Amino acid sequence: MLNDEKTQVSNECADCPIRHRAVCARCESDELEQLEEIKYYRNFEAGQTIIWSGDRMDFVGSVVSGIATLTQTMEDGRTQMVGLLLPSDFVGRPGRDGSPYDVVATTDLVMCCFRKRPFEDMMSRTPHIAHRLLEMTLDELDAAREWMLVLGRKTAREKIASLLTIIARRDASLNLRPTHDALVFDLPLTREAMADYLGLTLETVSRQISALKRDGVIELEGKRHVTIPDFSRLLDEAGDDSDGGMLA
Amino acid sequence: MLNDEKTQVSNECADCPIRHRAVCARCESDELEQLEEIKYYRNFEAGQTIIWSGDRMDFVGSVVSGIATLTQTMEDGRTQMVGLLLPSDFVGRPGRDGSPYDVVATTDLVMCCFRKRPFEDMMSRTPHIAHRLLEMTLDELDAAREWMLVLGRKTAREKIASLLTIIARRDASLNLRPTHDALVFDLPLTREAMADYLGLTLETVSRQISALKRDGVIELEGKRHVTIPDFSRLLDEAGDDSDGGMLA
DNA sequence: TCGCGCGCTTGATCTGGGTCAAGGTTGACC
DNA sequence: GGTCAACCTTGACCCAGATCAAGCGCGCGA
Repeated sequence: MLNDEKTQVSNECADCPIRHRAVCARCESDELEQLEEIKYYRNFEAGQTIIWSGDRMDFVGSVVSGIATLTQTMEDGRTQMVGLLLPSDFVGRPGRDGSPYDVVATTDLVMCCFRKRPFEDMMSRTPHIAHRLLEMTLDELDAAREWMLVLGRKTAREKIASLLTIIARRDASLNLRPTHDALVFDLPLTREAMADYLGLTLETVSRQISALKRDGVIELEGKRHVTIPDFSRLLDEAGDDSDGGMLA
Repeated sequence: MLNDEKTQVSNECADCPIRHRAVCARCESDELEQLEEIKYYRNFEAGQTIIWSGDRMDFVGSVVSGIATLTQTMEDGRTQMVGLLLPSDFVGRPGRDGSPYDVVATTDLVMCCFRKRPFEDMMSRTPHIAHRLLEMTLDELDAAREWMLVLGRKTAREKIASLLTIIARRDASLNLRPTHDALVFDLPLTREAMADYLGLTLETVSRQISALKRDGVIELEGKRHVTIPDFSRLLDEAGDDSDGGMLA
């Protein structure tokens, strides 16, 4: 090929970890060059809205670093977060123009974007990209439905434990950290954002976190730095019946 | 083609209303013949479980008549319905083997099925089928996320009104009934099933339905037959800011 | 170094919806 | 037409979590 170095980089997907790698790994080098051509980066500051509900989206992409949330708001101001985007998560709705909810960067954030039309064209020409997108959408659907159980039937304490479980899992899989040690991570969300995700108030979130700390389920250093001494204990608290592959 | 009559039937899709028609309408006649070959029907009785959570699914398909629900259950018995399948809705997860939740027929039900492996083969060969599946999965994802707002942030009264809104809309679009009249339909769910969908108890569902009746938002004949004299009133009660295209 | 604001914690009180309990309705089957 | 079992309604009471309110602590800019 003309450009071995570039192809190499794309195959490794150093910039777009995980999600795109699964696509790229099966791409021919000319397809990779096409992807490179329509690819660009965008930076957002903490608190900035990436897409407003109803806005036209002219790109798809994935989070490289930082955290974003998908949020729905009622006229009277009640808000519900319907998705949490961590590094490597896909953003966008191939084949659709508008976004049905706000996408907000809750930390400084870098996105790797592809222009939408050319990406859709490529998708219709390359079945394994279309297939990968269906896979990812099914994953999101599963996650959304699991969250419906959390919102509809779990107590405040179980909700907090469920959220910590998700964040811990994502963090561990991203960092490929051995799972037999205590898990350590920083909460990427404020108490208010957690409340919006869990269908609670920020006061209840704060109280339940204090309770989990008092009961030794979690340890807290400052307001954000969390240690989970016993992950299976946390899973019990979350009311989950499976460990999602975290434990041996 | 060899079999004009059969092709004609498939193009009309008399048996598999709506969802498959959108696929079939763009299929070549040889593709339609292939679909016919892997197609079969299954009947279920009210209360029968179609697929148990974790079970292997060897088909995809759609509901022809009757109602099914997607349900998740915790070990202690708390259950949350995460999806409602009305006639024309798709069932199945192309590319995946197991179901993450129970699929239960809540009325007598007929399904139109396609054997899964050959369907997946066809899918990878015919881009417009793959595309249609992505569309449908995105629709389901939108519905799931909208429901997260209902579960997380709406009051019991708003939840009931939201459910009635959805059922009324679906019923009206299926029956192509003029929408300027009062809407009339039968509730396809017991009070308990509604409670499981809404994250409530059946007593609360019953009380809120009585309240909506007392306040003239709905009229009830027997326990199931509902009349909506003023749909926009119901939308207000649901806290929705859009009418989803029901009103002019 | 001070103060100021944002994010967080904690307390006191209130309330929507859950829980427990007692019937009422309807329809299928003998 | 009587019985029985779902399914539904309604009442009384309770409690988890919301609401209202006060204050803490840390980081940042002046």
